[in-house]
Amino acid sequence: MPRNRRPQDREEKRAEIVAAATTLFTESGFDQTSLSKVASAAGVTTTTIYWYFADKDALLVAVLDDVLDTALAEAALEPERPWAEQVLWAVDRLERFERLVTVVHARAATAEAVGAWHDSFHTLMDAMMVEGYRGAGVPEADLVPMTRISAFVVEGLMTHPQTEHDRRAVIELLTRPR
Amino acid sequence: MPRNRRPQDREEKRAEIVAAATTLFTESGFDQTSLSKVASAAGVTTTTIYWYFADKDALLVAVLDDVLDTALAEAALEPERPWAEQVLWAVDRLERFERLVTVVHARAATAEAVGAWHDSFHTLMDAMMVEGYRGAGVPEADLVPMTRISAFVVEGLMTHPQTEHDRRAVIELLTRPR
DNA sequence: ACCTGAACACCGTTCAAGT
DNA sequence: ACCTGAACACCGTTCAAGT
Repeated sequence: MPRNRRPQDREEKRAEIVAAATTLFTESGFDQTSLSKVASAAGVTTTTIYWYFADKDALLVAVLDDVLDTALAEAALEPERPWAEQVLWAVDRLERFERLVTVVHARAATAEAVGAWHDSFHTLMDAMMVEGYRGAGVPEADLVPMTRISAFVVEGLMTHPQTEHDRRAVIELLTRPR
Repeated sequence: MPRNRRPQDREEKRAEIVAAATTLFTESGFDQTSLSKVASAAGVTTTTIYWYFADKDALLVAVLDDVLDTALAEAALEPERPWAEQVLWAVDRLERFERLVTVVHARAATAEAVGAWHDSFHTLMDAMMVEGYRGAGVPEADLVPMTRISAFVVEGLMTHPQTEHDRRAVIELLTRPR
């Protein structure tokens, strides 16, 4: 028992830091959240964060991983629904992470770790959506561009709040069989 | 002559600062460009910038206005072409401003002036594209969602570099009559 | 009116020192 | 192995002082 208490504590403390950062980055923005704010919200010192994460961008990646894992787990519990409903549900659920989306784009060009996360995120999304579109009867040749357009539209809707009516119209047009 | 020399100088110096900031923000990114770098590139002191602009975000808005004006003037000279060609041309021309796009999204939530610029930019784009789509025979009810999807896709292509082939496929699918 | 140098509060990050 | 306080270089911004 004493053998594995340390690693467990370590995991717990790391998780507390990530949890604090997730809330603050999501609600106040990455740039507007200093590491000292994250530290005091997590009950540690600023320098302690550097024992768990290489730098602020590495902490951001940990937050992104956490949010993505949670979202995927949640999505897995959702019943199968028409494709348009699913997209609408996803946008609804993810809208609050708008600030994470914009900061990923802003820092992807600068911080290698964030860029790598961004790339693999889109690879994953593409793979998941291809299934949905194939099932919906989209011609094989259109699958890749269609998933890309969908990803862009979902990101666009997340980062450009619309009236409920306009949002529905966009998703309906996007998913309408052609 | 002496009466209007001062205002003219003022305009010139302001333009030099904006020009320096445009290059640096575009190539190195907004966050990575300190005001002291802008200042020395423009041959002034950091504090001088504050005589011309309220803060760093106001300078960003001036850069955005400048880039947009130039782009619109350039576009006006282009011959009328098929809609798909026009979108492709626009993405090609604007790709180098990727870092401006991402920083506008990142700061729109924080800096009111940037948020206002972003809103009016999309209003302008919507108005311009509605014309194009109406001319291409898109049904009246689909015009608004269609312009919104197009804006999201253009932004997506600008901020997510693709192979030339994939980019073409996306634009072709987007503009294909339905 | 325009420009500057010095100063301020804050930031991310490092590091020697503790346990 | 883990955590800290003090320090570093830098940042955006302010302001009293110059012309």
